[in-house]
Amino acid sequence: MNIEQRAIDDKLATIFKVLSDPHRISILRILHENGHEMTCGEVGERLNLAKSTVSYHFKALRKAGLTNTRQVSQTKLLSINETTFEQYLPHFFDVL
Amino acid sequence: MNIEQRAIDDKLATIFKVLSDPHRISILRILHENGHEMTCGEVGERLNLAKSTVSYHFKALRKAGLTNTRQVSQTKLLSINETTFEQYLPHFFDVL
DNA sequence: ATCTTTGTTCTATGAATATCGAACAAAGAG
DNA sequence: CTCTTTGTTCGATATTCATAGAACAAAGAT
Repeated sequence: MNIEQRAIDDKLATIFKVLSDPHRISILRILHENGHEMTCGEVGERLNLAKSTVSYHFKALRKAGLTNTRQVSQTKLLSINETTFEQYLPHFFDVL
Repeated sequence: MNIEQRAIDDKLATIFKVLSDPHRISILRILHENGHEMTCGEVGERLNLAKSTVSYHFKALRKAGLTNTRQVSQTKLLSINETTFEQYLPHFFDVL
């Protein structure tokens, strides 16, 4: 097996690992359904999770390039990173 | 959040969990590129893994419905389960 | 200047995961 | 019947992960 293929498999695996938690899937669905940016707090309330836990998941999603973050004063607005989904997960939201 | 949505998120997360390991991605790519069934041993040799490890990954893939298994005498032939991919992971192999 | 809100980071913990070798099982082959 | 091949299961281990609470930080609001 060659190096490039191995790199692709690693990259995909890391993206799928981020998607392997039900709460993170829920976060993405909520963001998608809402159709606009949401705060960490809003999402946390919907999922009934401690804010530290939500922050942990947000970090994972951001790090994998699945979401964008925009800082507005003391709050942080989350949104879907369409580019990543088009490139690596086409039709993801169709299935959702 | 309603029950059906939660169920979908759980189902998707379990599928993605199976895909969150580079070796399992490689296994699927090898199967797809080969275009026909392969034995546990063939795949294991390509990935340089102990047969117990390969067996472990095969079980995970099978359990998630991502592969089919066909027993022929003492060997076992693996193939992609197209139905599952169409339903939950459309265009997966395009990205690969 | 103090209080409130929003989110991050740290620490601890219990659970799950990937890996291997060894033992085991099933089925042909000699 | 014994040997070989193919794969599964078991036991052990090292690593990673999801979660919560506590402490901290930044930025408004009063």
